[in-house]
Amino acid sequence: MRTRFAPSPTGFLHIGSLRTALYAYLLAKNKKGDFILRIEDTDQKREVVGSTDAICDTLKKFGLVWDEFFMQSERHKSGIYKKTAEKLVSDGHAFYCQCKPKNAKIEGFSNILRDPCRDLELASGAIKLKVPDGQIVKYKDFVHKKEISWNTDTIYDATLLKSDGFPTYHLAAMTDDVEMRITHILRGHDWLPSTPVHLLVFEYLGGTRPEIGHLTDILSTETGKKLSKRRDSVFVENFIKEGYLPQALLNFILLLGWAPKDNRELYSLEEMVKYFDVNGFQDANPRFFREKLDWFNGQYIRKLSIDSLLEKLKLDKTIKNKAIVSLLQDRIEKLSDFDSLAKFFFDRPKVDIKLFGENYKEHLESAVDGIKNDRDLMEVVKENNFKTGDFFMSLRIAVTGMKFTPPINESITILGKEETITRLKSLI
RNA sequence: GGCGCUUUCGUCUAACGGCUAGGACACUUGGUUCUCAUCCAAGAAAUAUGGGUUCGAUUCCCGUAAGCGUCACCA
Repeated sequence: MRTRFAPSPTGFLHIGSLRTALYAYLLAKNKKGDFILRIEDTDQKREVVGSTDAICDTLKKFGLVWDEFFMQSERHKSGIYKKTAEKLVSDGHAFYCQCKPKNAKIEGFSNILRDPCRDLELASGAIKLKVPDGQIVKYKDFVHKKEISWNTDTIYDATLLKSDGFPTYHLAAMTDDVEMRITHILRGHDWLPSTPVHLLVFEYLGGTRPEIGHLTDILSTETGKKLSKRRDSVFVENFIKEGYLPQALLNFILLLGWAPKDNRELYSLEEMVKYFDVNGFQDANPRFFREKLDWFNGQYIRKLSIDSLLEKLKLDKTIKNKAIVSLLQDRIEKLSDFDSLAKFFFDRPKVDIKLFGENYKEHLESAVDGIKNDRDLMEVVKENNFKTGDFFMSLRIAVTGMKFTPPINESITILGKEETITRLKSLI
């Protein structure tokens, strides 16, 4: 089993691409096979400098390590794609074309499938596929587990080699997949419409054709459309910046488009490898439901040891920090939630007097007295006939400036007697 | 518009053609609790639609509708 993840270096890694990479990785590793990373940088115009490194770094953060690495631009230098295209011409399966390239985005749909140059027998230019007439091309999709077919009368003469000598995806990817002995091509659903072109290319290339599977698209919960860079938050690095743990993100994404029979939900990467199975692939497009991701993240945060949570929060392992973190571990869903909740431990809050209820000064005075004498504050409550909830709320607001906080007695212990009393006195 | 894919609770999904269609998130309620959260318990919530095959259809077949994708010398 050999699979590949083949991104083009046009920016940061997309959440959907991460999922494709994960599935390809799991597919291979479940069978102790190889996972290949291939950078498809054949369009110089679209390339973004640095994105190859960025993609590699991100994959590593998720533990998706590859066994082999290729850059198509490097392979291009050997002339392999040009040679392959020329071979297809001489075999009668492709032809030279000198038409001006068109831009579909501007010109809209085109119903012209056959290229005017296909019978001209030109000797130079771009190279296009000579699609045969009236033929059925088909394959069995290993994700959908069904046969999908097209009549070649609906397929256009796709470009294989551009006039700058670089191959298009249709040529480069198929050539590489054959040459790298890829056994399973796993890619996005957006490739499904161009699959008949690839089927023909594989046929003309000779050799064994890999199995092909098309993953569902991840849809935006809001729009119901494919997740897009413009509308949605899609870059993996942004999720990490927001405070999501890679393990949680990976686990969430695993279950968007794949599910085990027993509906198990929590998986480490090792367990994913162990239990992954092609039968679990879904047919319908899932929606990116952020609340479920938040839940996964909370689960993983709670599983962390105090030390590793401190590390992820970039905090020193002092006794105080450890105490704070253990108080907050159950109360945060994302790492980024920590700062606002823990702020009062480090800085004196600006207290809005309007937050207080009645009798708050009495509460605070008694509290100061109690704390000074190291007394159990519950006793103070009883002695003064305070309402327990009201008393602690006054105390909470005075110490933290907020109504929702970690348990106040523990917080005071961490904060220290002196600091607590200072804060209380300033409000009396 | 052509071509293709898809359709089970709001969301992710489970169910050899056969129990009352199950679980998780979210939601509601209750318990624990000094607030919030965690944790625990309970509840509401779905087979797009019309035919057909069958003793029996969420499951198989056909139609319809809706959704998504794609139609470049981009990947």
